[in-house]
Amino acid sequence: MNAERVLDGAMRAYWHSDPADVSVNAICQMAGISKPSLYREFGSEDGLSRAVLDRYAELVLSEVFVVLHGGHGLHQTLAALIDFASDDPRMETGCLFYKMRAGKHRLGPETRARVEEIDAAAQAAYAGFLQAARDAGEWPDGLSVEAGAKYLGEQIALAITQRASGEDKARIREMLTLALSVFERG
Amino acid sequence: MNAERVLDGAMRAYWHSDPADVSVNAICQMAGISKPSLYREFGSEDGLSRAVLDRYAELVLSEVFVVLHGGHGLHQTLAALIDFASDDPRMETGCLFYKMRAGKHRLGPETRARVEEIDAAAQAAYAGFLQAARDAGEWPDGLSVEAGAKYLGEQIALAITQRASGEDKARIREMLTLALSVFERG
DNA sequence: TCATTTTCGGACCATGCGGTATTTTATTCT
DNA sequence: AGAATAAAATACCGCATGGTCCGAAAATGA
Repeated sequence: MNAERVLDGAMRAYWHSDPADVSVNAICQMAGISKPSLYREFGSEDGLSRAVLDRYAELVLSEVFVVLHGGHGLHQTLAALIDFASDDPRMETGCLFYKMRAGKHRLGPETRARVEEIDAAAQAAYAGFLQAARDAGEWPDGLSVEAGAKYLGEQIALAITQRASGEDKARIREMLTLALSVFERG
Repeated sequence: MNAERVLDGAMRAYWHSDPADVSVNAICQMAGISKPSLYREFGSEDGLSRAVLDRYAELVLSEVFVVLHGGHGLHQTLAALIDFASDDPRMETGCLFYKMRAGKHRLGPETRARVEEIDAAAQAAYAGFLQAARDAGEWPDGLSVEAGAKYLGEQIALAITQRASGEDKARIREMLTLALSVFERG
């Protein structure tokens, strides 16, 4: 029955609209399979969405982690994040992870747990990046690494979420650049 | 049948959880009235949520407009906005307007139109406030008033939305203060 | 080729939704 | 008190949801 194909279709659907607005019926219809087939493969809607999130993480989110762990300087890494959030065509309809996080309470337990796991990992990655910048003397004291990491993560989430709502790319870049300028002005 | 009581109950329910997660059945049950009674009063779910939004606007949002039109200086007004977003007890479970805006596509046409109307009014109010600050020489050039207004509005929305998700108040204040510091450092 | 095992899907279930036709209950007027 | 009127609730409709039974089809092995 080709589970991968189903997963990709579900991912696209969840991603393009919103996980809460796509029913298993719709996914089955798009994938051209029957509902029992889907349930045999994934067990439940929660299992499906969890598998989709896993795939999304290794397909898309991994790249962000690569950027954060790249070891390039503060300025260069921030610029790469800004580029990704405000210009990458894959973020044109928003980020599936952020959509799931925003509607966390509507997810099943497995998927929700995975969302929280990824959220924690992302925050840790942001914190590691900022800590390295501080160690290199590129980022002044006055704000804790944790607070900065949370701030950075939320600003990127905001920018990408705005892309999903059709906001102008240039304006998003302008706002995100402004928000992240606090890291570069001592 | 006391329409005001129903409205207040619906507002609380929508506000405390999320408009998309509260059914008309639940509202009727809470208000202790029957479904036909509710439909006679408000016509449809859309009519109900629109009425709720109207009431919320005149009850809560009006205060924000008052702050923005208060004519106090840049610093003082920003401080008031930060206080409101990060400390006002009414924002402890988030802002009903932002919740509706975030789930705009799930609303009926009337309510959605009202949301867009309020959004435009808010943006205009932010822009007016920033324009006044610029005229008074309190805010340097380099960023358009419109972009600044959008940025300001989105930062406040972000802060309040984070309160709804249980984030620590002090941390939210820290982040919002950081975000809005771009207005005060030439 | 026939029997066994494995995979698949049509039809169905219970539940909850927004919304309504109809009946019952109050109220008002004479 | 009794008829006319206004108000409210019971009980239902059609629909979509997540989830499952059970029979049909297909692949496998002898």
